[in-house]
Amino acid sequence: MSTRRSKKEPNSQASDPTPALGKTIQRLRKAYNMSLGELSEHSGVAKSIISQIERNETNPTLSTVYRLSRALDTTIEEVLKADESELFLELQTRSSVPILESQDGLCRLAIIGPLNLVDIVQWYDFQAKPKGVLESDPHPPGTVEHLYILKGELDVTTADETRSVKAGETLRFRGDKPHRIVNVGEGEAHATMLLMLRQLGAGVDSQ
Amino acid sequence: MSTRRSKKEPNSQASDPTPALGKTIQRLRKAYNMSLGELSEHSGVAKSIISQIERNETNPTLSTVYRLSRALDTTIEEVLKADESELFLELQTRSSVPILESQDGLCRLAIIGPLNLVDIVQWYDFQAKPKGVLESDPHPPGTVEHLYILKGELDVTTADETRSVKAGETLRFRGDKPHRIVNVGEGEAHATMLLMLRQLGAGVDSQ
DNA sequence: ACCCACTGTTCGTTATTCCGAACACTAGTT
DNA sequence: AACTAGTGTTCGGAATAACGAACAGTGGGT
Repeated sequence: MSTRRSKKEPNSQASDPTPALGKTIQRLRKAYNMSLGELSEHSGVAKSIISQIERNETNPTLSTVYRLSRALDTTIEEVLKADESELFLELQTRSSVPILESQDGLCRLAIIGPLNLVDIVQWYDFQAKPKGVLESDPHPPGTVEHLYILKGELDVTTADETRSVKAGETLRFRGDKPHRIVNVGEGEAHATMLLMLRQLGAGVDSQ
Repeated sequence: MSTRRSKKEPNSQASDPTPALGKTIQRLRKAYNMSLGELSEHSGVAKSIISQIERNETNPTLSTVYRLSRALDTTIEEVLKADESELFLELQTRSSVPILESQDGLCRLAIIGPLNLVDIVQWYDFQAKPKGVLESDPHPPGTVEHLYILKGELDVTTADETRSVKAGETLRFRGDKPHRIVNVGEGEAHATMLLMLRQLGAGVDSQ
């Protein structure tokens, strides 16, 4: 019956929601030179709990993780994201005009998107000869880039992460950080690229 | 003293870790057309709990959120991030791209667009064998359809008007009436199709 | 109308997180 | 040595999240 979840034993593997959460919390805490006591006081979480969390001996509540994240000057997402990839550093604020052609001249961006929607969605047809590189400065904060590969194989690097995508696959990634697309395949690569700019939440109509 | 944390009363504000988590879970669940029971069975979380989570009446454990996220084909970060309407990096493998077929079996639509934006923009990869016909029922009022031809030649009929488009051209037309796309060329046709749904709130006119 | 299958909700019980205090353990002072 | 001020780790008890079953509502199909 429902083993429920035996957490006490060194379970510690596949089904663990966040295998590295403890390590992450601890790393952040030490990065700020805080002791368990300090963090406890600053976050409102009992230090005993923090200790257990850092050693993955408990399965914390969202509220607990939330209070810890805040005390560590970050967000829940950051803390959890760190589980699956290395931690992101600061936000990049610099924004600039979208690039229409690559510096090396090997990539070509055809602007398909309707001009009257340029603040909401931008849409390109992207073609790159072998070894072609497209460097992009960050787009406005909140922008999400979608890349659907029609032909060939591309490597996309954003921040410190690199993913490889092949024909038929779709890659979505934050466009508000510097990023680079490289044609690593033998032949030409061809993709459809769509930039979705940040949806201002409700209201904020005016323009 | 230690009020501890009175959760029962409609506390409901600033200090709430994730004010929109419930709504987010519910939105995802409904996007997949799942009932509480189904999601419960698929995720291993009691439906009573899911119900409470969706209404922010409880303060779930990480493991619970984790199991729910997995069952909803996403990650913890996504679910939580949705609170702040952010996205990060997500790869959709070829095999997981949903594909639709036209009645005559000659046209193929790969749904590329991100599900969480399905109310704003929909994005397809369209392929049609010779003589293939795609009939579309009207989309919501105000919808505009953009068709960029990668290869071949298509005829688009909307209301009583028919236009022909060839590779490299883009056709934009109202999607809120019944319309039909026919591959009139010799070989296969290939296009990228984008549906822009009406922007509620501000008029998009501007310039 | 009835019954069936389904939706989502509420209700006891059990299991576990969380707290605070007590407990080691180390290092620096007197 | 002993005392102090730190560190991080266990230990009951109170608060509560999770479970499963029972409950109320809803729409369909005899």
